[in-house]
Amino acid sequence: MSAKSAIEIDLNAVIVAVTDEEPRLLAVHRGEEPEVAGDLALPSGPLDPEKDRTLELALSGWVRGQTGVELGYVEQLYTFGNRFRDPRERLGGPRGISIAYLALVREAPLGPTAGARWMNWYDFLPWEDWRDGRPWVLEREIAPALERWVRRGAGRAVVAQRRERADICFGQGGAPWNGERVHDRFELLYEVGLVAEGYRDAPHGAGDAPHGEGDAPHGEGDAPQGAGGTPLVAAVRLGRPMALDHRRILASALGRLRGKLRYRPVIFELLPGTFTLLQLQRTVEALAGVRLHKQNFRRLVEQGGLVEGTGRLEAGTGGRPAELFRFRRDVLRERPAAGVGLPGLRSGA
Amino acid sequence: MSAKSAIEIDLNAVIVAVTDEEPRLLAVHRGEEPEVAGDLALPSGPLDPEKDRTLELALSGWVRGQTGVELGYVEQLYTFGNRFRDPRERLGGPRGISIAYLALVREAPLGPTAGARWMNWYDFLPWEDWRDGRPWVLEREIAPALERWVRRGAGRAVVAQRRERADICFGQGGAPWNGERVHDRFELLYEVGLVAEGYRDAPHGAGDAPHGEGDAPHGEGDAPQGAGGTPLVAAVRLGRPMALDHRRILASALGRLRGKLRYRPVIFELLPGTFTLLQLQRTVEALAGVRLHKQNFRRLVEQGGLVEGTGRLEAGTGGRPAELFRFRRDVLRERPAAGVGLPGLRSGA
DNA sequence: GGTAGATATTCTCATGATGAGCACAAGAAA
DNA sequence: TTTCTTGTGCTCATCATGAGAATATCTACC
Repeated sequence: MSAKSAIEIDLNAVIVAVTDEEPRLLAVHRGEEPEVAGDLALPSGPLDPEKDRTLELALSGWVRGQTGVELGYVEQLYTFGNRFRDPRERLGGPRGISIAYLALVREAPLGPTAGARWMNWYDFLPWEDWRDGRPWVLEREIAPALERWVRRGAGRAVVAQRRERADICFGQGGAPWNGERVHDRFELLYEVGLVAEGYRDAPHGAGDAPHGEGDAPHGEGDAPQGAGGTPLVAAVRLGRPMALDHRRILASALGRLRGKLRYRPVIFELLPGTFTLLQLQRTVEALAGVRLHKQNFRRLVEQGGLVEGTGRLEAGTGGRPAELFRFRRDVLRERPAAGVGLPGLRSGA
Repeated sequence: MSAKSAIEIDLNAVIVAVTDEEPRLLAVHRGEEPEVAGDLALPSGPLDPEKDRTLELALSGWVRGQTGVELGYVEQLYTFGNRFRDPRERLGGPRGISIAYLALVREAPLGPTAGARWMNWYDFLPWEDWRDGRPWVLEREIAPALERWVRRGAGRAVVAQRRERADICFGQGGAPWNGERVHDRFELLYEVGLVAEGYRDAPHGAGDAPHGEGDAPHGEGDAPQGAGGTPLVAAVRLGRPMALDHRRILASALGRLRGKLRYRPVIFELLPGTFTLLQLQRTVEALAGVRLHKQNFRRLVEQGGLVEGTGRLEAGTGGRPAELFRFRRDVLRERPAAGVGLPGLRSGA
């Protein structure tokens, strides 16, 4: 009988940068994982309870070792601890508790560290990118599959419940699209069997899905309502899978980040010291997944006191040169909640 | 040499209710704690890695056992894991990781469970209640003590930094008061030595304060800037202390809750099925710690579609009877971010 | 019965934030 | 010089918000 203390704390980091107007994620390779499981993982490692002074120091150490990247802005996301989150628990492994962090950096060329790669965020969550309009994968794959799932519900009440949930998550049936509901969407796709992870985890015990989310509306916890016994069969495997529940963590991170953009000037963690307003806008758009009105965006960040001009110009943009701006740190003092305004918080519908 | 797995996961719950227009906290007695440390604690208990299926189930179990209260809405707050968070670690105890949760309930009379008590939230954080104007403790105790601390800074730069921080936290010197910055304020008071916990923890190693916060602006982590070697001496011990870092957790919870009120209809978790608009308003005010304009509040929740009238009236309010309202669940579908509007998110200053 | 006091409810009004778009400026390319 | 591209300044309608006047409907008391 193993001791009571068979616990392992795993620290993982969702490390985000924006380059060339694309949100990028730092991923590492895990050769040992079976193909279906997804061989990509978040940088991570266990806490050494004897040595590591703080959780964030431990995390930074693992990231440095695995990727060579030095973390600056770090924020705790969520702690995942459902049993059998890590399938190795079934084989006698320790209870794995995973503490996930969000880190924002400026993308730097990676050293010769084998296995670390910058990847496009939307390779993993392709339905989240609305910058070129409603993503085709939503129309072509997700909507019909969800409709089938809705209809498969047992009884009128379950069908209504499922439709409600699908509509709210994906902005169908009159409900507006909500860019921050990233985790809810992933969770739904997982339950319905539209992502490889749901399929992968199913044989061992469907319905015991890894759970999560910090900002969920009503503490939805784990047990997915109405999913009892739903056969996880669907012909689609959307987006690139990751190891364990790492893609779920990614979804949490994107949702949190999108929300935070609204009321905290975190975006500047991703930008160089000076930048044009269009660069700033494109960076926000990359994360938010939507296009913004240029003039209004400018008005917002300038009048909001978020940036100040440097007087210098940047040439070579193909048109009139743009002024270079810098972040105004004073804004933290003046405005309690200063963010780059994203649309969608208004009355809606 | 102890095994690598000497880790204990502690689950604690900040359980909130609002009764008689006061925010209430469910606390338990811990007789063993020394007097100075505060003998009140949050309901909590360790995770059993072999048995507990999910973290939330484990938490609910401990709460049920210690207080008899059944949890409904539960939301994860933050995971605290700095070394020596729990002083028993220094005596060979396991590394204690604490996962904190926020739970909202309707206050029910407690069973004969010894040791559990509903207490007023603001007994612990008296500077957070602005409903009757700027709290006297701010003027009389905090402001002067902070001013002394600012001036004590070594050098002009440190003084400026400290003043900036104090002003932002407590809304002085032109900066607006921000109701959500609860944790920042507690952290500052802790470092300055204005709360008993800072004093208590200091002898064992000042500067290694338990850290925390999920929504901190810039991942301020643990090492408090400019606090190196600051003597933790001050004549005041503000608010009622709690065991370990439980009051810090409480501060995190209040900040999170205040923020959430804005954009999620969580307030209804604390109210009965039907209520008058004034009851609703008083409940919000109790948590937000500020008074709201009655007519505008009504307009907001009604036009926002948050509530619907039932047609029934409540008598006995001393004046004209008020209509009873109920929460409109449909709002979750229609409006992605529906909250009771609190002031202060506008441009400010 | 009538009046004062208390609370509920409806409206108005000024101001500021937001969404949308026109018009012009200042460079590069043809 | 023309055309194209991007940057920048400005206007306008609409909606949200803060503040408060005015009215409605009850209880308590004379």
